[in-house]
Amino acid sequence: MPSQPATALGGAPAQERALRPQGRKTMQRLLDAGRTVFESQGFHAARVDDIVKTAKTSHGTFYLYFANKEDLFTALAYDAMAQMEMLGASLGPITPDEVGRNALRTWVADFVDIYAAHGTVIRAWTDREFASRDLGQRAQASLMALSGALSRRIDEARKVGATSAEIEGVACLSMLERFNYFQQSHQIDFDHDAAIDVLTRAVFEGFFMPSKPSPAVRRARIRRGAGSSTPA
Amino acid sequence: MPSQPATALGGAPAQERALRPQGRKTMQRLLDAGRTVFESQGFHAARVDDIVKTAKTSHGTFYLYFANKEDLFTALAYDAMAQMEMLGASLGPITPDEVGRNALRTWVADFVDIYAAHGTVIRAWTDREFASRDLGQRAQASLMALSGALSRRIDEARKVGATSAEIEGVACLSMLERFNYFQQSHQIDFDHDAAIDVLTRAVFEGFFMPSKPSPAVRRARIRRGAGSSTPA
Amino acid sequence: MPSQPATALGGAPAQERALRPQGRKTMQRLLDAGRTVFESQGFHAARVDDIVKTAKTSHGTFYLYFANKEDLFTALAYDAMAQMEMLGASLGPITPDEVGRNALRTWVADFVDIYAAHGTVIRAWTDREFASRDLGQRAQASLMALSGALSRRIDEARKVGATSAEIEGVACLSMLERFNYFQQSHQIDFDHDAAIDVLTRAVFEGFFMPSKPSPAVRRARIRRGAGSSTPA
Amino acid sequence: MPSQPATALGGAPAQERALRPQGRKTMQRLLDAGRTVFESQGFHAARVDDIVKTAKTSHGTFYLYFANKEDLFTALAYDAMAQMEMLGASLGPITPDEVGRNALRTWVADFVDIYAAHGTVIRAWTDREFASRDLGQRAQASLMALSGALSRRIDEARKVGATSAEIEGVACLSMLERFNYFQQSHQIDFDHDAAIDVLTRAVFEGFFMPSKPSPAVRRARIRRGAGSSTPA
DNA sequence: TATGAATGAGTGTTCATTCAT
DNA sequence: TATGAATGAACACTCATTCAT
Repeated sequence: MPSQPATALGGAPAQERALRPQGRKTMQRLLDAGRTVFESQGFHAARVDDIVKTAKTSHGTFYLYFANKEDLFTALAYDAMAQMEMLGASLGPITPDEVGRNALRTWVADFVDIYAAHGTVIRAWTDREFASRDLGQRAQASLMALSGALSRRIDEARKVGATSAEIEGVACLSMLERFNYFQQSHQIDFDHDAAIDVLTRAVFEGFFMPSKPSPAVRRARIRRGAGSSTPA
Repeated sequence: MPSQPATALGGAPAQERALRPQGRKTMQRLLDAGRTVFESQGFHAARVDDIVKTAKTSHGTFYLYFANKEDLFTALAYDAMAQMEMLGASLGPITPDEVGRNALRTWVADFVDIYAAHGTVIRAWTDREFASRDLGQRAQASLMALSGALSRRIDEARKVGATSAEIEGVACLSMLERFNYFQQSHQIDFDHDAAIDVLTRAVFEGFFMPSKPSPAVRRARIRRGAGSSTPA
Repeated sequence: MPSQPATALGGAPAQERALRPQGRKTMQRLLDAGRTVFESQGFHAARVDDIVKTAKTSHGTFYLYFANKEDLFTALAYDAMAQMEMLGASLGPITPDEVGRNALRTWVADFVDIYAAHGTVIRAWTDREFASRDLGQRAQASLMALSGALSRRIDEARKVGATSAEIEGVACLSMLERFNYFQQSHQIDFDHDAAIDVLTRAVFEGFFMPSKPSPAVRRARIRRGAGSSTPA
Repeated sequence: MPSQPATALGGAPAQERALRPQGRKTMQRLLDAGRTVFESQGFHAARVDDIVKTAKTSHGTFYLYFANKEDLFTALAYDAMAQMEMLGASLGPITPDEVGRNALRTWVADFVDIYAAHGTVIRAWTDREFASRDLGQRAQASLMALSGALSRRIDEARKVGATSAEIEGVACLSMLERFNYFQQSHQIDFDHDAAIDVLTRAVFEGFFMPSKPSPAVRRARIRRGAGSSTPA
């Protein structure tokens, strides 16, 4: 469940033409430059001029491959969405034991990797600005695919019912997304593995384990020889 | 732990002058208009022209009270920050029992209310764009104050050590912030109370309760008459 | 039936605002500048920059009063159309005698004056480029209003039937329009009065007088004491 | 007196080289494509890209045969000019009788045919834009050749004097040119033969017949047994 | 001879900010 | 204190023309 961007699809103008090796290379340079520039400036502040300079090419060439700035962004975004959806599909059942915890940790680590590669784009597409446009719609669908995958596994593990599971899926995804955003934007700077450990634990305990009775309650139950519990 | 923007500080130009009642009123109209417009358009897409029209005043007047667009935004932001910091201060100890859970629920509900009132601003100030500027610095400080408060209470409850607690505080805040963002931007639309229940549960179980042994382990322990937990 | 532009209406953005005297003046400067520049460069070659410099104002100001280059052009065009339509309305019956000929001459002279004032715009709006747009539609309507007026008077004078009259109206207008265009574009340079005389004569003899029998025929007829004739 | 572009001269780059059959074919494809595209878009709106696509060839190839867009246009224009000049030469004396009228009708029909084939080009070259350049000069010369031919025949028929004849020639040509333009640009859509009839009549009566006395005058003259006419 | 790719000067337009009244 | 008008730097995008293969 790895990460490298691999397969950005390219913008509308380019799709209409057959690309020769040279063209393909230029387009890739532009995509890479776009990623770099969007990363450091954000979508708005990014100037086509910056992208073009980074890609060591010209303005005209840019518009040979992409209809406009948003088109390049969209190309990068679709890549990220594909990764997101694959990530969702790759989430297996999380059992409430060490096996489940380990599986979850691996999955969380994948999330962190993908976010490292596509975070810029992911952050931007949730902007109010894109909400109306096609991109925003598809982006949301991608996110919902991911939270949906989480919801299903949560419900599987704890039988909380569809509605509750849905909310929990979003809450879980929220934590993962935002934490990585803070990390990536260097507003915080935690150790990579420690962060994964914490996230894993929080997700595991917060979403995949049945609710624990509070200690006092537990003590009483043990005395009586009781089992487990599941409140809302 | 409510919300109304009690104390907007006003832009530089205004601060240098003593405001008479009429001026005060105009300024308030501009602040309100700013909130409205930033809310519906976001900081970038918001035009000074929109704000001015909404406030039923003129461009010239705008710059009588605020040094520039960002200055008005900053005024709104400082309001939100104050609320955030107060919210942090209001978080008491969360004990691992029903009392703690209820206290937490109340606090989460406060968070939701404050986010409803200041979300737009909160969302925007985490933008990469502001990172460098003064506003960004202070905004981050506010956020860290909040996550710091969480960290302290988490460490208090589970003794996980400073570093781990810090990470957990951020993770917890991430979940709260992003979930509310999704909710507010209408990308999702869950029932208000159900959402608070879920968030409370996730925070409580995920951060304030000691780790549970997985069922199998637990059974063994119970037989032996064993006690506590296994942190990350 | 005179000419001076008098009343250009101004573009969309300006119509939405109440204009104070100063604004009104600036707008008029822009309209005048537009006329001047379109005159010497044509619509395409005309640069907004040229107009703005001619009007001694700034780019920003231009877009305060007009949505874009075409909008300014349209404002000028509507003025010209109004003149055209008024000219059409002012064409009285042309009797096949000296009275009619004199009335026609006056009218032709009016046409020449109006063309001198609005020719640039008139020329441009028949461009294929505008055909599709709203402007083109309205422009054509104006032209047709004028040729329609001619048609009616022609039919009145010679009873040629609606279809034929319609064609003749267009033919007549064609001659007037194009002749003046050549004159104005300095591709030719004839004496003003001589030109009016020729045009008047051609229109009068070509469209408003009953067909003459050729001399040979006429001689025969006179001998027999005959009257007039009307072939196709 | 028909039309096909017999002798397109070819652009500068091509003129310097001897063209082999394949090259000749490619060049013809480009000329045809140019005509088509200029026809539907006009000179300005026509994109080299459109021409190239229509000709199913490439940008590079275009500039192998033509120095630039105007060069291709010029090639087409010279063709049209040749036709115009031939048309002028083909205008025989127009006698003020049925014979003359019939000869004129044939000639007008030729004009209509030629305009149908070359109208786009003819329209464009009168644009202010070309006025200065070489093309504009030569185009005007062509037009003047045609109007000159008309002038001579008019003077021949009515002895109006050189100056007046010159003006009349231009007026006559104006009518023919513009009427056909309106027709071709689909701003009007008259029956082909009816249009030719009307044009013929207008030209014949308006330019080639001696002025008719108005009915009243005529009646008086006939009584006295009088003869001819009274020019402007 | 042919082609797809590259170029970059040129243009229309926006909008935060300043000015004059 | 208020306002409409003015400004111009900044930016996205186009397209005729040239280049490398």
